[in-house]
Amino acid sequence: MDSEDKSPFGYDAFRRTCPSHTVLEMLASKWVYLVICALRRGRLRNGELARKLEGISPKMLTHTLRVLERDGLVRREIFPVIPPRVEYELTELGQNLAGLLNQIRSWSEQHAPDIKDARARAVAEHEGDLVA
Amino acid sequence: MDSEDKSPFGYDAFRRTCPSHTVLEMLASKWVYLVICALRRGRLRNGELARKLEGISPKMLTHTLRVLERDGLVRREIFPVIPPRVEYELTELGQNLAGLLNQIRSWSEQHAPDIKDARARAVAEHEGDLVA
DNA sequence: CCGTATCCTTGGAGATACTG
DNA sequence: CAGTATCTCCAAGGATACGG
Repeated sequence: MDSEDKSPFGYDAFRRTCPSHTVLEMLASKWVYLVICALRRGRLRNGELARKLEGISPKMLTHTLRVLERDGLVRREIFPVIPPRVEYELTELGQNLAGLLNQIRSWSEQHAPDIKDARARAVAEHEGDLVA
Repeated sequence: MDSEDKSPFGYDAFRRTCPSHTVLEMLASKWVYLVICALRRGRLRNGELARKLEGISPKMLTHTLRVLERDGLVRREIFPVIPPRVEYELTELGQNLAGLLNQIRSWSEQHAPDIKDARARAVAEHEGDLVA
């Protein structure tokens, strides 16, 4: 039976045309992960985010924030002062999601050694292939 | 304080060079999500996966499975019969992760309507921009 | 049936410089 | 400070056909 995995909402992320599939697609981005995790504790300014997300380019940061704003996960507030001040915070929906994403981040940190080892083993086996 | 978000493992996914960052990068793929969710209930053959993951190309399916195998999340078993039979199943580590990923999938299905609405609103506002 | 090889297109993503 | 504008590059990812 296939229905064992069906959600009770009539949505099915395995189907290419299902709206939930596009949601999954949007979430499948490391910057989306990190931005949402970064905002979990409260609102942050653009520059604070830029410093926290090591290696993100201004372009990607803005892009990611716009996507999240468009999808109702992040709210943007502009203070009309000089110099400009813009703050970002999670919406209810975003906070709801942040808990889950943070578990994934936490899992990544917990199991990074396991995966590093697995990768090392895979490389070692591959070297075996070469010798053999 | 920045340490509020630090894990007790010494890993920090926000740092570009941290191994956990590369793990997050690997997980940030819709096919990785879906393959792991698909295998959650038990082992599946290549063809079964191909049918379940609507729209995946043979190339991406194989690629995704190889990455997951390399990282110790999926185990591959070959039966030396004709026609060939190959089965995939989650390792312990993979099963551990599958619970979390499935929550994300479930969340995507639950909140797909909310996000669809948010996107519609965003488009509407953008149209307003054009008129104004 | 399982997978690889090939070709090709798109857009993700970095670097940088500039404007309000 | 926040953000846009370009330019560029490369790899993700799709389509397809073939091989073991």
